[in-house]
Amino acid sequence: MQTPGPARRVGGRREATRRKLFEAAVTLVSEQGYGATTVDEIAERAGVAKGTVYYNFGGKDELYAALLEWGVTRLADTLRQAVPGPEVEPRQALTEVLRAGVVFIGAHEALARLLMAETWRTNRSWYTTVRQIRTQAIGVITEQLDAMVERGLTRPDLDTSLAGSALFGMVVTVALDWRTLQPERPVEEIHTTLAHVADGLIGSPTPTR
Amino acid sequence: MQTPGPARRVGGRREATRRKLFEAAVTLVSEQGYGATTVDEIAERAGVAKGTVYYNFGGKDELYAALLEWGVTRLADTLRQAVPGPEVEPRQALTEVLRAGVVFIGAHEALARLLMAETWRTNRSWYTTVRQIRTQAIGVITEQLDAMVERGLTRPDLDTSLAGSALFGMVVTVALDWRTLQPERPVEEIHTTLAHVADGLIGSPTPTR
DNA sequence: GAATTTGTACTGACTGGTCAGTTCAAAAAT
DNA sequence: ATTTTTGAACTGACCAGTCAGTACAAATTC
Repeated sequence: MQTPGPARRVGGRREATRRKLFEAAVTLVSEQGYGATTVDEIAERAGVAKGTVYYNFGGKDELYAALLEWGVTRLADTLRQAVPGPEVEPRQALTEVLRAGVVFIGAHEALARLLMAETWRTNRSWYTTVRQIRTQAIGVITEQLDAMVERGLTRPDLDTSLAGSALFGMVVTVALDWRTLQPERPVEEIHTTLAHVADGLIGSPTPTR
Repeated sequence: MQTPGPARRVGGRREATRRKLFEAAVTLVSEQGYGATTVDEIAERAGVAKGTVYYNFGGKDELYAALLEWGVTRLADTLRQAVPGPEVEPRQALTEVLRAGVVFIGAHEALARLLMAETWRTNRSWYTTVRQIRTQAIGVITEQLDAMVERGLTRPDLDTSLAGSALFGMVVTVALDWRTLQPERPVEEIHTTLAHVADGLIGSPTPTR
């Protein structure tokens, strides 16, 4: 037990197996729910023996927790990478981030469904993890809003944190409604409508009423 | 003696039992999820024998489907009732509807959590029902947006249906984040931020031509 | 007006199937 | 040589659904 060395190669066999399991689980759980999805199903869909699940993760719960963490981290990373440099004006930057959100959900529909379903169950063991990383994702949006407030591009009394959460919820809801009800529509149309709503927010630095 | 007493036909024993079961189920399921909640638990919390569940509903699935329908219908009704008469300008009317949404969620937190978590599971038997009534709720918002477009209060090319879905998602997300993370804040603050975002949308009748 | 029937609502012990988790020897990959 | 995966059999807890029986009130009969 002196040599740990499992993480030698990036993309080793073990890593590949884990990813296969994640991908299998994410689809099945998003369709059926966690409780209704059996370990046997997941293993079969991943083309892997049941024992492998227990070798790689401790059990069903651990697999699921790891999956959630993997998923939400990917979302947060994607959003972070979508933030353009400081040369781009904040209004445009926010639009880019929202677009990245829509695109991500379009490409990882099952994962998005699952995250939405899991965010609101406050007393599952993995709840804290999901919540934390979700906060990171929202944080990316909030930062853009803060930058806007700073430059007087929107009303100065805006609760950017709450507004960030609002925009996040908006993106996810719209994107999933799109995938569910009219998947044939091009992403661009979805994003345009979203931008209209967001633009509205930005376009009113008037402390009316 | 035309039944003035407590034993009036309508609102009889059966109805009371059903409501007790709904109330028990909504809490349990919102906390643990559908799969993790057992019929025994629900019956116990409702102070009723297990058999009663099967007598009143066909089984677990049917109880749950009925619960969802009951819940979403109440939400849609509440929103509909919040629409003021035609003498109120559409901008104000929309604000009222959004406020009603926030208040409803504040008062029926468990139900809201459950609706959010369960709406995205496309191949459960109850999916279609939930979707339909959810569409009704969103429809109330969309109608206000339509009225605004009609009167030139917002950009004429707005996809009101999609924007309605966006606002709906926004309301639910913000309201639940509020209940979860800072429940001590007064409703008014939440609603104000929400109104800012929505006002932004309305306040930009951008002439795109 | 007492006895009997009918219908509705509910009860809770019981059952049969399901599934997470275990085990382990052997094979394959690194 | 070590790590990782396989495959299949096994166990035991758990739980959805069942069903014979209770309770009781209203209607019906005598």
